[in-house]
Amino acid sequence: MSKLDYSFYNRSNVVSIARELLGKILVTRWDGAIMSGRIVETEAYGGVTDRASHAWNGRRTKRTEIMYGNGGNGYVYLCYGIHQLFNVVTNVKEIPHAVLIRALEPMQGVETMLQRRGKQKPGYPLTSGPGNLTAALGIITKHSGISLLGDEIFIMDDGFRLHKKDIVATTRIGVDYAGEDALLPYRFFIRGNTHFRH
DNA sequence: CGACCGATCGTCT
DNA sequence: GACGATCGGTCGA
Repeated sequence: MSKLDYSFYNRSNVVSIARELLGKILVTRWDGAIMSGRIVETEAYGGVTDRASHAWNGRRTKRTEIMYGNGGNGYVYLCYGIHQLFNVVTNVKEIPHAVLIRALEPMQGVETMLQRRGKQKPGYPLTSGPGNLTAALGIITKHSGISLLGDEIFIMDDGFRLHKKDIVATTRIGVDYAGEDALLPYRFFIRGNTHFRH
């Protein structure tokens, strides 16, 4: 059991990182609750050359500035005015790569997740979808820029390993506006897992 | 400044 | 399958 560090986040291939994040455990520790879930769906965003990325063509605003910082930080932004989406910033300073975490399989803190989501029953869709999992864990836009090497939010490797045949790569969700880049196989999920929309 | 749109989701038909 | 919620970013006047 070890916390992922810069040797993981600072690498240059964001697509490999998105694939490797499958099976890792996202942990949050705040508001008196320890919550965790295994990552079962991710998407890679390739920065300035990726039309689907907020950083495409070097776009740089107060919101996206965090992606231009060092890898190993969280990037959280408001989507559709309602949902707060959590990304892992990768690569090094000035290279705005990121991985969107799209679904978790709940582990610790299910009662609190149910409470935060206003639900009665565990399981799908409690932490399915990028907006739902942040709501369950209590991740909000104020967390954008937070270090993933601290004690509040981090990602663990517990030794869980997937066979190549258990990882599926497809096109990303909701990026039709990205032209050819919408066709890139940058979305990854665990074959047969029930904790995401399929 | 105004108009438009989006890395979504739950609900209704 | 369709639609509304709701607000920051972006672009053009």
